[in-house]
Amino acid sequence: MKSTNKPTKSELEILSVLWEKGEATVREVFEVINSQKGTSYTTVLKLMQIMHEKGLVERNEDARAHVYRAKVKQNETGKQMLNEVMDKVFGGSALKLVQQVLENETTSAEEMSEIRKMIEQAEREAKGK
Amino acid sequence: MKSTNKPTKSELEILSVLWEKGEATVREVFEVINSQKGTSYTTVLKLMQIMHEKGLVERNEDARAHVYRAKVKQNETGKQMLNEVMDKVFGGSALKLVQQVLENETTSAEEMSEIRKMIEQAEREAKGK
DNA sequence: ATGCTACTACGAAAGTTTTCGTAGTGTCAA
DNA sequence: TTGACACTACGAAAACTTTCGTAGTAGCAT
Repeated sequence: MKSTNKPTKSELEILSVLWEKGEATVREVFEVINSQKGTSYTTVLKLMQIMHEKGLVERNEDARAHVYRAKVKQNETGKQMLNEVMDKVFGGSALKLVQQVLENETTSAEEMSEIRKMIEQAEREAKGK
Repeated sequence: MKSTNKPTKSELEILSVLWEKGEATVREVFEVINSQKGTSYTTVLKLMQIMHEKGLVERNEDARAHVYRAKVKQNETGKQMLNEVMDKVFGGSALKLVQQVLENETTSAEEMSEIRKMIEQAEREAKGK
């Protein structure tokens, strides 16, 4: 029954680093976060300890500097967050949501073509069933 | 200078109702929120007052029961939130984000086909330039 | 051994968001 | 005109999140 623990904003920043690196010590995470927004080492440490308690991350304590890994999956978290945005902002419509992504200037033509291929693939699979 | 004020979670729930209804009194918003998660009338009222101060909503005070409207745009808010999810969860990749949406069981075949059409359209437009 | 450095643990303040009670007031029916 | 009711305003507590200082300790160079 342990429902998925939703990460806070700061926790998400940390998870983001862990997803990217696979695993990292507090120091390594701190370097990234600090360069992004400036914070103190113990703040990051404390957050990671809290996340450990909550089960968002796991850690290996063999070495003096513990090595952390995300315990929650990137796509699970993403799915949840997207569902929330879809519900609250786009009235439950995946279409509207994707539309908004595509209207974003940051989405390149190349990416769009990749996305189209993916959709065609998905449609073929759906038909196959 | 006044950058877009980011709504909190509760504020977003209220905006969601306002976007859907176009305009509504506190009572009307309360009915929706209360049925979704149970809360007291004055909590919703207070939140809407705060949102008014922040400029997230506007209101018409002619009638005794003020009539509220969202002042922030649905798609502006959505864009911001999606950018955040894209950065923090999908490493900045629109492709991965859309992929996740499509893998969601709640996305129907019909919606997918709509999405594909939209992408083709977008690609044609991009080529035209 | 001594001191220096990098680390964990943790308490508690500060900051933010949410909740709700109480007070005051206009409207309307009896 | 009185009382019941629906509404706004607002203060302040409660809950949650973020920040950081201080204390303690292991490892290592001198």
